[in-house]
Amino acid sequence: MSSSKTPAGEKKPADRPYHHGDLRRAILGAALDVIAADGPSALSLRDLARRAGVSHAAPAHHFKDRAGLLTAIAAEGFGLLATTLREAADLQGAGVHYVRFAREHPAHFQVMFAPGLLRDGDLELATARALAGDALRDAVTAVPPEGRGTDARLAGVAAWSLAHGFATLLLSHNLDGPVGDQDPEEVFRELATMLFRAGE
Amino acid sequence: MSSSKTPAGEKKPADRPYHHGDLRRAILGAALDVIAADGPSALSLRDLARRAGVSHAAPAHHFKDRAGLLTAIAAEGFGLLATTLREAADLQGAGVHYVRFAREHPAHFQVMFAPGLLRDGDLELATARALAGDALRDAVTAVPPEGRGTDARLAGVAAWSLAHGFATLLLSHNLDGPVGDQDPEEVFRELATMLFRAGE
DNA sequence: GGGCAATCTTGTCAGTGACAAGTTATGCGG
DNA sequence: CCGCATAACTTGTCACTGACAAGATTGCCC
Repeated sequence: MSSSKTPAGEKKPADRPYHHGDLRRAILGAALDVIAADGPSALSLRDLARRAGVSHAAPAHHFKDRAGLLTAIAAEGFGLLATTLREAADLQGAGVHYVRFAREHPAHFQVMFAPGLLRDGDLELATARALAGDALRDAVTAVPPEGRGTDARLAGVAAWSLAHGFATLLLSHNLDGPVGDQDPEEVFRELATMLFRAGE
Repeated sequence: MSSSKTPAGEKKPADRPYHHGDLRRAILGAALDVIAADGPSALSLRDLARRAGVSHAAPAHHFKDRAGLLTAIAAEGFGLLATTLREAADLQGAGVHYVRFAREHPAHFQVMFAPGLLRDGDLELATARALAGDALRDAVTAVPPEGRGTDARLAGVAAWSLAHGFATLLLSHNLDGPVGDQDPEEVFRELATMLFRAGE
């Protein structure tokens, strides 16, 4: 209200150094908070700008538009997922890591599999996605095909579907009943053991 | 602007009978089209109103707000899913029906599992959801526990995760590569056979 | 220290969701 | 057949949002 621009005890404009320093990271962080709390649809570029203490048009300079921001988040997510999957010892471990990733990075996970919000043609996204795909493929083919003679392609789809479905239902609170207060990753491990080693 | 209300050669207001007849159904149908094409985020109440040829505030009378519309769609979806699951012969059949449902009603399916867009407290939604849950539970417990001694709860989560993951990845075009031009339902059937009958 | 590009700001416009208040049709009791 | 309560729809408005354009500020490199 007061039009005085004295830099004394003002709130906003005084100590803001015009160049934020790492606005891109700040926006990303705020966006992840919002998405984890209320989903991607609750995300507003102007709100993120307010949280970062910058003007309403600042985010556009780093992400172009809404889809650009979400695409960047998705790409980051696929990169993180690829790293996580590489750390797994075997196929079952990869599944557990997949579920853990979804729980530890719910915002990333949601955005990664939300087509229509992403800029499909984005190069960075495609690269990261391919990286994660390779990691998953390697985890599948690394398992010796002793127990089961079926092709790796089908087994890969099965493993991915199982882990992805479990993670998705978990995040959407559809497993609150069946899983209860147990550790979801442990439940998934049992479940994978049951299915993939049924005959053994 | 022109105050003449002559019903002669006008465009909009002439043949519109003020009461649409079944506006609720018309809005729902248009919404399903839009969602199937561009996802729930591309949905605009005003656009739906335009498509139905009514004023921009008309939809609110039937659905209160955006969340109300999406909640109605989700409830309808769970009802349809319950019906579909009841028609399956066995657990594997239920899985196949689950995947088929996702393919035949992609808009419903997307909205049903999009938390944050739905009005969680809604009674109609909760009822329909419970109905579908019962149908799925019945499908799981109906299978004779001969082949596998593990509890039905775990098997239920496994079956649901597998079907849901497969359907989700399918709709998000993440299986375009592995599945190729094969019939997705047939692929899922093979996949389920492989996992659930591995030891047999 | 001078210019240049990246970064951020201000200003603006059309589109949207939500709400309030008015208008028109429908159906029901008398 | 009439009146009236109510459902169905309209018009008008407000705050908010995303996108864009043009200008201001700053760090940086030669």
